[in-house]
Amino acid sequence: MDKKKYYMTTAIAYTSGKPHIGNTYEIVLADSIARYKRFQGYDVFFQTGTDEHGQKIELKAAENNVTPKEFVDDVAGQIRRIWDLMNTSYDKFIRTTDKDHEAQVQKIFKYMYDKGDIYKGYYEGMYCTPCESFFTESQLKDGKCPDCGREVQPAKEEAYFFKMSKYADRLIEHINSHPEFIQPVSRKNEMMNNFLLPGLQDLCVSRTSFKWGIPVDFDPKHVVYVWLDALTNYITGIGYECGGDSEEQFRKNWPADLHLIGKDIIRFHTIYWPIFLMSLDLPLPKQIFGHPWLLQGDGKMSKSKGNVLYADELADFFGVDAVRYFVLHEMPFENDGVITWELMVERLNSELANTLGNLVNRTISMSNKYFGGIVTDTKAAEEVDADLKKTVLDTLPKVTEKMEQLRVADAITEIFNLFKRCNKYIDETMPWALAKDAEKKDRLSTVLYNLVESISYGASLLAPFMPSTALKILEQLHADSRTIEEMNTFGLYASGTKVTEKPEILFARLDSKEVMEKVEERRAKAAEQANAEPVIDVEPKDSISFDDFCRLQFQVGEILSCEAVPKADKLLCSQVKIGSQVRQIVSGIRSSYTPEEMVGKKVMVLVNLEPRKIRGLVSEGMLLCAEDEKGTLSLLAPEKDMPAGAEIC
RNA sequence: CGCGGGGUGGAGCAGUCUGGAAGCUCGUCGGGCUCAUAACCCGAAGGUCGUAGGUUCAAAUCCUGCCCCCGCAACCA
Repeated sequence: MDKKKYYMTTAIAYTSGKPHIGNTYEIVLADSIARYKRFQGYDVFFQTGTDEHGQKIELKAAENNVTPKEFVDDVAGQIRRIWDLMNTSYDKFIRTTDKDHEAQVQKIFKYMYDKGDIYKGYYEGMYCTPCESFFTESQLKDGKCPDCGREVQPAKEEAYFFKMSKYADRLIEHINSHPEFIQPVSRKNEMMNNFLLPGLQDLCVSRTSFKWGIPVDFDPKHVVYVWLDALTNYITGIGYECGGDSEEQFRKNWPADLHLIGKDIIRFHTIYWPIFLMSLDLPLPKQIFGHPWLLQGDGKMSKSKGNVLYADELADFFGVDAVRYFVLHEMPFENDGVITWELMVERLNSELANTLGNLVNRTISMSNKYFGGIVTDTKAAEEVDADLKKTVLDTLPKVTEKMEQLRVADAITEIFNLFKRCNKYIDETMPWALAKDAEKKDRLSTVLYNLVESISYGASLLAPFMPSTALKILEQLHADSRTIEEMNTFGLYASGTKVTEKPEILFARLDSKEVMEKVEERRAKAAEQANAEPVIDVEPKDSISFDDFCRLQFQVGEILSCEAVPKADKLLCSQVKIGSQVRQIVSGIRSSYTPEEMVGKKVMVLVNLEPRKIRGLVSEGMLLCAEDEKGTLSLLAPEKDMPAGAEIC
């Protein structure tokens, strides 16, 4: 009998930096699904990888003085290391810089071009030559370049476009007739209402503004748009051959059964990707699941805040399986989840240490104490056993049902309900009381057997989510891992088996305060390193003549009043006394100054700057500030008290 | 009116699509137990489900207005 195939993918990770716990969540989630599907008997192919092209990477590499290829090699290595650390069982790790991928993308581009789905056109807009950037009319500021303020010229740039509209109706039809296509369903309406129903615009699928990408082979000054490049990994990774004979692996696995992605890129996967596939005459993936995000407690993770959590750091403190448990169990299905050190400790203590670890420990201890470790089914059943057995045997269908809906967190809850039921069973049967009565020895033996049996069953089910913990438990019990077919029966633990003599602590309880202290220590060290060299290098500009310098007029200005600009969260509008006149100046310094503390300050002002409208307010000059690497601003003020208007030269 | 997400006992969430007894985990308090990792088991307190209206026999759930929080975008001469 042939096993049913199951092809699933994660999004490929963008190689702009080390992945944080939020990125890691996706691969762990995917891994648990892959493992569960294998457990169910599917022939799973699980692909992940890295997305390595694009302007951002080109820039990052330049910043670090390495070639883009060197840069992505390093980051891709880091990503793969973390994926491996988290014990994820992917079958293929594709990189978009893989030669065979690049070759296929070029063929695909050509194929679409020859078919007429991609055409050469012009990207029209207003062009600012010094900035080398295009802008639409609406982006312009007073008809000038929003970046540098200089004149712009209407210009056209050659570009390739994909005829999205050609396939839009087919896609709408597909989405409507396949309600399972976009998950969770709430995302479906979002896509329909915002993008599909208003009409799809043709998508620009090439770029000439940077080089780090896959060149269009018949027109090499263009590189292929990163999304066309990235999305196709799902077919090139399994041996798709554009316009030729694809490999056996592709013929077997395509269409994909599941693309697991973050909710932020649903649009690319539910609109562009299906349309690209239609163009290639390939069937569409069966399901796309946009999972929510894992957020750090005090706001979204960002490197500048220094609050980024990394999987390897968390694993250092808590162990890989605890981290897996946390991200899998704490993530809600539709809304974003939260992770903090404190929550992590709480979960570890209450569920992993108390409920699970302690259960295994006390069960093994009692077996050793009362029967020298030998667990025997003496069949001395009593009424209370029935409910335990029912709970155990009901767990598999419940977990399977949750997994069908990709509700991994709920599936784990079901497994832990089994373990909780075991703890309750111990209280109900009170083995320590039975032990005092020689006549109840058989009953005692049965109770312990039931416990060991239940735990073996639960541990086997836990394996997809916490593989090494499951293994540890089974080893300590000297039990075999159950297959799914064996989970319809209670009592498969071999009667007469001896459990380990010394139970190993599975999860040690941690003290939240101690953990936080250690975390603070680490943070402080990291901060120290970051601050060890408080030198800031900036991009050198061309030198200017003394005459150039003389054209700039600086004076001391006194802030008479200041208020925040409505509907702009970075702007302050100040009335500044300069000599006998008062000027209005708008500055983007709200992150560092409140309006109140501005008043009364005497600061350095560039006064002969052309007036400009910012957020509807005229700004006649510029307050000068120093800025550190964190973006903290400091106004410049004369070192001695000076009258408003004093010239600075 | 830029786009989107959210506001449910002290904390973190489910429940909202498909109205019909407000649920889970942690924490707190009280009790039980002693096999075990100060763990386990039982019980209790605690919420006008952001707010004001509307629809309905019935609203956390549907409709409308408003307030607040969080992302993104914009703004940083």
